[in-house]
Amino acid sequence: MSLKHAILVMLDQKPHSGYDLLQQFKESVGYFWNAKHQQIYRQLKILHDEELIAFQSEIQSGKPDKKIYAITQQGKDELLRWLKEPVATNKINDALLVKIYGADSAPIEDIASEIERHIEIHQNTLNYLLALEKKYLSLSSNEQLNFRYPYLTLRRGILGEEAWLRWAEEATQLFKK
Amino acid sequence: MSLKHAILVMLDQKPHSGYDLLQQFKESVGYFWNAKHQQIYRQLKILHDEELIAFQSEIQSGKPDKKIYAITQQGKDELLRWLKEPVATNKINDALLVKIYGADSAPIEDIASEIERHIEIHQNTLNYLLALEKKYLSLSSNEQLNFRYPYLTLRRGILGEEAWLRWAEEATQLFKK
DNA sequence: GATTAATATGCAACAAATTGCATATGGAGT
DNA sequence: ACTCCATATGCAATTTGTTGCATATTAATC
Repeated sequence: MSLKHAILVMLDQKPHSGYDLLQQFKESVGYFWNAKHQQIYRQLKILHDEELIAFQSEIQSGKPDKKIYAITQQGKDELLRWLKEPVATNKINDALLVKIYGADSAPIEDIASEIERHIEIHQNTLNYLLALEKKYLSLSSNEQLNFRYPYLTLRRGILGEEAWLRWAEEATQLFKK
Repeated sequence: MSLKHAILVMLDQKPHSGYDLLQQFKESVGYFWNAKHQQIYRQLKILHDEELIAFQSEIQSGKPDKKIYAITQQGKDELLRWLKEPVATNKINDALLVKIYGADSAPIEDIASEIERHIEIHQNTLNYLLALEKKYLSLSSNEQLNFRYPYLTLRRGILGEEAWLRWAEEATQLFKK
């Protein structure tokens, strides 16, 4: 759907290789977009065929060659078109909540330990995001201005994870009884 | 992946037709699972072929016939197996955040009005979920006990939407300037 | 009388995402 | 020497999800 546009947004900021994009999806922007490397490379090929992006091969000593992709004017046009268009709200499909909804049908300990496991993951994510926030807050106010929109998405991540963990407290309360 | 198991969970509570399931996905459990009718009917066919569910046709005066699906013993076994197995945390792909991340590239008013639009949708969702909560809280404590797990998923929805709206306040602050 | 909404189900084509496999190099650790 | 990890890219098959189309009835609205 809009992996295409997620990539265009990234490339509009600065050129990236497929591997770079993968790292971004795994690290900084992973809170709001995720994709596997196979999907990224395939999409890059499609975007290149559509002439929305272009690349230059970068020969690296040691490591394999990198293809550095940059957005073209046509790509910028397409991005602008998409940015102006309304997007649908997020479709939520949360398997953990499916499990909890059906918790009557399973041993309670299994569900409880599953929640424990997820709490740990979410706590780690939150810590990571808070560290990113700290880094942002230590920037000069001029630099902060440059990153205000990415920072806003980071805030979404932080508020989202905090809310998740508050919910998890309610959940563990229920499963303790 | 687990539309299959979402359906099994629902059918384990009580028999449903495909149309019933669709309504559930659109209404009560829509906060954590969504599917289109075509996908549901196809999955029901697959589950029936796998003998995880069985159905009885119900002749209705006026309306077309209904196929009422119920879970089989094999289905229950499969559900239990899945419930015991760890599930991956949610993959998040949020197009609105992609837009905001790339907000530098678009007219600020377009992004701002898009956020306004989403606020309205999330506010409506929250109101709907709060109404469901009110209904739950008016039940006798005995009935509440029966619905404690579905209620926990409802709490997730409420806390999630509240957090989203708090974030949106930060967002509108930023876009006002 | 004609249209629209709600109920009820489904096929077919297409798009998107996942899983499995495959290749290649260099550096670090055992 | 051997293995593992990070870097770097990609094809093919399968599964999952979306979009378009199709059908049939009743009740309500215009």
